[in-house]
Amino acid sequence: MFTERFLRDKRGASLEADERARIEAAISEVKTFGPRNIVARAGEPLTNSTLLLEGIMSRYLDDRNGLRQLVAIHFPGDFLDLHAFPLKVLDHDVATLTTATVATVPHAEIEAIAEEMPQLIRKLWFATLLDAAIHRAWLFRLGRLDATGRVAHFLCETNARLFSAGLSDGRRFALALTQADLAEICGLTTVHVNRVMRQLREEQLCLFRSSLVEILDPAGLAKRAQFDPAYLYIDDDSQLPSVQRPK
Amino acid sequence: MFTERFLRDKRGASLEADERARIEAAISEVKTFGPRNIVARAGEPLTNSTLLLEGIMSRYLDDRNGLRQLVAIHFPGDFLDLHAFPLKVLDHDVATLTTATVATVPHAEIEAIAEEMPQLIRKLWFATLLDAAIHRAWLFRLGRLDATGRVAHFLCETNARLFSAGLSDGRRFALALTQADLAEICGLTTVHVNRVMRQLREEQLCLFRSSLVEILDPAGLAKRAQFDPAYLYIDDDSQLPSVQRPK
DNA sequence: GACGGAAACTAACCTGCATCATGCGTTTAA
DNA sequence: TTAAACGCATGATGCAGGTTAGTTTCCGTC
Repeated sequence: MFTERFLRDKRGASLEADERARIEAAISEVKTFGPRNIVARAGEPLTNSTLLLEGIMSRYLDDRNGLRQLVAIHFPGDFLDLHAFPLKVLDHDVATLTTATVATVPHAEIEAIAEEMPQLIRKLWFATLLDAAIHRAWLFRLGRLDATGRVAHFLCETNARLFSAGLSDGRRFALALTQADLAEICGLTTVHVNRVMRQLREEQLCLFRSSLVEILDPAGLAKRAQFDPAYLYIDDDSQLPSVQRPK
Repeated sequence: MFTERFLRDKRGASLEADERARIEAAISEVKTFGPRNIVARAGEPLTNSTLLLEGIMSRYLDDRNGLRQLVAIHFPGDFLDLHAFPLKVLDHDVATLTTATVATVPHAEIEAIAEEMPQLIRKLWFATLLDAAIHRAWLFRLGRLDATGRVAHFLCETNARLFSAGLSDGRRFALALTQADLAEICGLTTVHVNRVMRQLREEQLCLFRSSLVEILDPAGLAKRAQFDPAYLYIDDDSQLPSVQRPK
């Protein structure tokens, strides 16, 4: 039940039935947070990790002037802070964006899994590295794309991630984020995100209103974003639009 | 010998003598690459990982127009592509920047280590997550700092990393990078990096000429960069300048 | 010690995005 | 039922950093 989306359709790392059962047995608690709640703060020692079941959560760094940069966004099926298991202490804050339901997994249980099922620990390691691969794509986005490309890239990525979690049909998906959230993801101002959204609308690439994203021209959007989903390590990404890959 | 810098002084993850010996025993080959050599390409299956012994290497993504964004830079003591062990295939290219000497560790050996020394595997996992923490700091840098802040942040980070590797005295260090390299790290143009370097010089914060960085005002530079080395998980970072931490 | 190439440096111009300001519709809460 | 707060939208203005087009300095090498 709780783990059906975790590592779903991930190349070489999808969970077997017994592995899913083991993780579910490790869950100590399921709880729900309200929107915009801080769940963990940088520097705090953590003794649990958190599997997101429902809602959207974020990881971020704030600058001195209160400007915020999201470093990751998480959807159902993501293990939010699995990296806290080896690291012990996080270097960033974790918060909900929407109302969110999470399952708590004590680190002691992960420790036990390490003894019992070493191949499962390997998959947990994989999951943390998938997050790192997404970090790298975000670096590319911030470093080398213009405002429109950044937003387009984020929307392509989100579509692909939600598709592999079974939460997008490949073109349309619910996304309860504000334009201010997009700004904090893309390193832009809210004002400019608004202009970019209008442009994407006018170019008939993508619509985003009342928490629903509709990709009108998947190939066009992917091209604008220079998006190639390879970094998401999805088992069969042939249905997802991307720029033509160099072989 | 080969592993003396790997995970050196890392909080809770430094290597014990037997662990170092085990990794050294796992090395199959030591070789040297010329400068600006591509070592691995995105999408290629890898069966080895690489410990950098000498020189500087990079990981990067190229955009459609040939503009390059570095997503990581590596110094002696870094395990460059340890994440290729769980991931099998990389999502980015790896290349040398300077002449570089590396030790090759076959994945089969890491597999063996996983059986023999599970606590050492945990430390390897930690090492890959440290890279991810650095990715996050780079995201903050690109998303929320202006050009001068970005370069200053990179120089503070590099000073801290080299300090913990024993390659900086905390103020001065050799850094054989060009201004074009800095541009590809900071998401800027070469021209603008040059302007920024002049500004840092004029403000008496930092000098960088003939491959030598000299930080004149560590506290001032850290402030300009909003730099706090906590994300580097260095055992004792009290000697490193940083902005005052919120306790 | 002349040549060639790479890196550092500079100036003039231009533009993409930030900044500041305002209005409007819709939700929240008092 | 009213006002306060929030999210979306849009216009005017300014500037940080990109772009283009050089010149200068530093090297290694013939």
